[in-house]
Amino acid sequence: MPTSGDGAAKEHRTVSRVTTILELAAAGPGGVRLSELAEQLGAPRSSIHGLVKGLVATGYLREEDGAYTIGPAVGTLLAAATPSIEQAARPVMRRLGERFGETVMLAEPVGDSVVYTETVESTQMIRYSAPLRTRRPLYPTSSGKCVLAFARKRFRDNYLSAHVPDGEQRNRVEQELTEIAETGIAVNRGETMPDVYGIGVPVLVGERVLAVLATAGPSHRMAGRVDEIAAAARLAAREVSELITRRG
Amino acid sequence: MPTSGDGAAKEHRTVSRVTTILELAAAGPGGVRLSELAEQLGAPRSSIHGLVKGLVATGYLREEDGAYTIGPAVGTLLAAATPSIEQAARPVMRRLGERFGETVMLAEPVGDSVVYTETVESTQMIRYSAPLRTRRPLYPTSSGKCVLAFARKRFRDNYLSAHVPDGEQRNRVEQELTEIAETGIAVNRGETMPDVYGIGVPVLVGERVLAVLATAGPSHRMAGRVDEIAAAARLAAREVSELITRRG
DNA sequence: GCCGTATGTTCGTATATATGAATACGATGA
DNA sequence: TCATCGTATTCATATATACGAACATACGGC
Repeated sequence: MPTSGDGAAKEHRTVSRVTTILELAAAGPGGVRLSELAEQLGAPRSSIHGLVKGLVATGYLREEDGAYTIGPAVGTLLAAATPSIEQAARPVMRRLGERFGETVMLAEPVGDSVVYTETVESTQMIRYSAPLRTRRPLYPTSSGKCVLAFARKRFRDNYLSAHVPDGEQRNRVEQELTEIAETGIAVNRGETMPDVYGIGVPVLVGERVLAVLATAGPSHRMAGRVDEIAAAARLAAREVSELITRRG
Repeated sequence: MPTSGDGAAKEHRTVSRVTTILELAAAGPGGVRLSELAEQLGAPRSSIHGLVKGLVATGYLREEDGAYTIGPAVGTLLAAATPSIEQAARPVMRRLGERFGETVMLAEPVGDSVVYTETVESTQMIRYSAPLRTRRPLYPTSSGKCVLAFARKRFRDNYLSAHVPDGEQRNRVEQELTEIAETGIAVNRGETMPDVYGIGVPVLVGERVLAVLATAGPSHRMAGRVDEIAAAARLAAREVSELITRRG
């Protein structure tokens, strides 16, 4: 998998013609006629004829009285454009937050960190207030644990060897991550800040963790219902995943 | 020019592939890889490779880390979609109406009539109140005169022979229409309703009259400034024409 | 009504492009 | 570090498609 940036985006005559046809159809008031398309493209009518008919068949062009205009399919391209994960997650997060009265965050992995890109804060007096758009470590945050647990072996090993002392502790952490990978639930029991619990569940698309849905709050409210919250969060994460994978 | 409705919109393999690629790129969250495109299309990677590169070159696809997403050019298709003539005309009409304190209408030719599709009414006590969306004759309305003056010879002759008595009167009308074609200004001096003046100027796109911008009001306010209003209206009509022809 | 012109459509051939094998490259796991 | 895998890319050849001419059809002016 070459991380190739572009690779000399070569031109392709037919493709260029197709796109130009669409552009001309979009620009021309009341549509464009076949002859005009041919003229603008510097190609014979008969050549454009086939392309245009093909575009009509696929709904990208509409034929109206011999004039061609942009068809309905073009709009669906943008409409079907996958909503950003933040957009998709927001309503789901809100429901989750209201149900348990705790703060819910969406964390996305970036490099050797996670970043909270969206939060729905609890309305309780005592609550976890999330630092939006700042980097947090991959351990021992609940979000980070999720990322590590589902990350590639090499990446995980690299990170752990740099951030967790070798020996007994390392083994415990690796054991924990293995369990997280199995259960799909990561918990931070006051490891970052005493008295703050976090529960992270991955938003999975295929094998990849696109983001983590994390619920956080004071231990006295969280400790007794970790399983309950985790179960609900897993359903919520699954819903987000479906929202961003289903095609429009 | 066959008025053909469609003509058996045949499919075109390459075109279908291009459109499907766009759809897949729009649907897939975070983009689609070349291999997946090839698989979904049931075609070899190498075949899709060329198409994809072509789409990247034209801006319809964006390559990001080996994954393809919808490119910026797609949005411009819809953005560049020509605004309806009503939309384009509305602000121009408003300015014109305010400047002279008279009612301004946009008339579009339909069959043997014109229809007012948009109006900006004067705020004066005495004003011309326009009948929106009803058919008006092509003569002697100022809008209709404009349409006739720029219409094809055959169409014009047909209409006149059906609506204007042969002989002296017919000659005068034809003379009037010729002048209108030269000046680009049609005036209705109380010919439809006594005391109501109308000034029509064509919104031309190429040779065609897409619509007519008509300013109407009571003769005592209009008669003395026909030329002034007509000059301003011509500029306004030209502006509308440019708005709907310029490509985005 | 007739003819001249412009447009869309069809058809057999030339050619650009799709194909599939082979190559190059990066990532992954031991 | 090495071998393995999957992916993107290149290249010579087969083929779908673009070409240009001829045909059909509608429209314009006389």
